[in-house]
Amino acid sequence: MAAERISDALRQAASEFGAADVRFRLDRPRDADHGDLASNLALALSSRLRRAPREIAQELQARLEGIGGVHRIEIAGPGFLNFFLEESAVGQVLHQIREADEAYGRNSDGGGREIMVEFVSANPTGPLHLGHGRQAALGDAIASLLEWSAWSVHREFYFNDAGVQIERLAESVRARYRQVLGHEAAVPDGGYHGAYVADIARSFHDEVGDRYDNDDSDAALRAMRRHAVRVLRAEQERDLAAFGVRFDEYYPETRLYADGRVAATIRDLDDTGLTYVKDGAAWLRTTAFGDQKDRVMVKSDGSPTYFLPDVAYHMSKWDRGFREVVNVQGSDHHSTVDRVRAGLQALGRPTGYPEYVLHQMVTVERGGEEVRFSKRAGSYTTLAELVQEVGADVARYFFLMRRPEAHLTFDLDLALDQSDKNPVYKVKYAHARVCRLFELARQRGWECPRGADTRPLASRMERELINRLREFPDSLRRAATARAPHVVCDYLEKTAGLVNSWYQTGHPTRSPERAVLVEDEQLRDARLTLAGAARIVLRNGLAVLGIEAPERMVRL
RNA sequence: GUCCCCGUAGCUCAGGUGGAUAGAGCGACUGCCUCCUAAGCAGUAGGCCCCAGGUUCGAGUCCUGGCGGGGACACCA
Repeated sequence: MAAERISDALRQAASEFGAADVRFRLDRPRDADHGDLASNLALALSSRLRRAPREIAQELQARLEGIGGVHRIEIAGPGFLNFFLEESAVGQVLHQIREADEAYGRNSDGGGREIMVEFVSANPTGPLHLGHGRQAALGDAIASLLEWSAWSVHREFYFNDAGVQIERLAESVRARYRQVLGHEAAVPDGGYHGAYVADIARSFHDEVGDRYDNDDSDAALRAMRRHAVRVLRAEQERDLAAFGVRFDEYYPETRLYADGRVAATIRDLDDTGLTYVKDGAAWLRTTAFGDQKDRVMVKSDGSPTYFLPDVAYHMSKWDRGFREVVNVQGSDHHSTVDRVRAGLQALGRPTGYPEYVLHQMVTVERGGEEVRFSKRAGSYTTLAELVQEVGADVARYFFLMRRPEAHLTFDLDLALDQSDKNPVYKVKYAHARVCRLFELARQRGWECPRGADTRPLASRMERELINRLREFPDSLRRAATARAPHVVCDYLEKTAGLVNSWYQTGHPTRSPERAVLVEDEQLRDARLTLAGAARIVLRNGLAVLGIEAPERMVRL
């Protein structure tokens, strides 16, 4: 189609200027007066060739004469080339969209290669909180974007079912269990105080009765630990399922010990000669790989720090064949990035493995006031409570609409609002409206034939909308490459805004001649073709984000 | 003290590899239902893009140094 022909011709011209590798853009200009497509090639060449950009632009313009589908080329501003397409070429993309349908927006960048996205990875020590929610939404959307870019994606959840935190959980459950049995007992310092711990103690009591009354043994504590982890993991999976997030694999930390990976990692690290003993602990010289300080692998009491199984875990990712790994984590983990990579580099893995997406904190506001506490968890708001209150789709969208590295304020009033103030409803509503047009058309016995003549779509707004729909695949590719789902949100909101404007210009009381469902068959078919393409783009965009695109919305 | 992230309209935030006149939503104000769903649309007002240097034909964007906010700097995970 025209855009590709122009792109090829520009590339060809660049190489004739002796700059085949020059980087330039060919995209939809912000202002529709600047044509359907614009390129900065002349500007990009000017610094290379040390010549005035407008002069280069004139030579380019001459060379680009006669490309099929291009009506005219203008030189504008400092030296932009603005391309105005033939009417028929503009609308052609609408037919391509309809043809591709559910596949519109996909690209083949990944070439079927494997990639792992690890996310959530909550400790089984309590219900999922909002940070986990953001991570679940982000990780799932990034995974989905990668799938749309032809990657074969493995979604993984790593859970730390070993270590100090789990012991504290078990001890907290023991204290609550004793209380159930009518004894005096206090949750230990550093223990877990949320109401859920008491729930777990009660369900434990339901299973075992008073079998562990006055029992301080390790066996008793182990039984409580097993029970607590099982219950909490089940709860986390339920919450994630309610949020619409599924994993291909849950990888437990204990497996790393059971299958000898941790021990093997210690041996392998020792073999590198980068380890040493100080103060009775075993250290790794991670500073050799850019870490700020060396790290302890094995504590003086003989137990490994978190660092060691983490290295072992990432070695398992490599050994399972994943050469591309994206870890989605809270930015409070940022200090682990350097040390884990350092450990992996010590073992010969490449620099920058794995890749990290670190997101900032989430806070919740209602009525302009921060909401902090939850009955269930004690000190934080849980994901389940949020999903319960605003629904999975709204929660997902809100988690995704900001860049990961920006702090997120979750405005509950806005999330609960059911009008265009709420971006989720705005996008969904635009989709539902377009669907409604097709429903009404069917009722009147009107079909929209394939390959309808799109030349009647000549208004400025229609052209702008078409060019925006043309951009969708590029927008998804950019989002996938940058691991940035908010790019999709931004795209959808703007597209929905345009769809709504376009729809409204055909308001029956003001300008019925601009409605979609007009008597004139040629006009109607052209407009239905545009509406159909918009429907596909909105639906696919929401699908990437894991959000439903309703065909009708019921007013409340 | 060191490291990471952020600083753009009154508020919440977008701004692709540096490119044309800086963009949305909310809030404020003004219009528009004889209905393809007004859950909407059109319009108006609102900007030293934190500051100071630098690179460049061109900087919100890149570099350096400040200032302000958040986070991380355990033999916790």
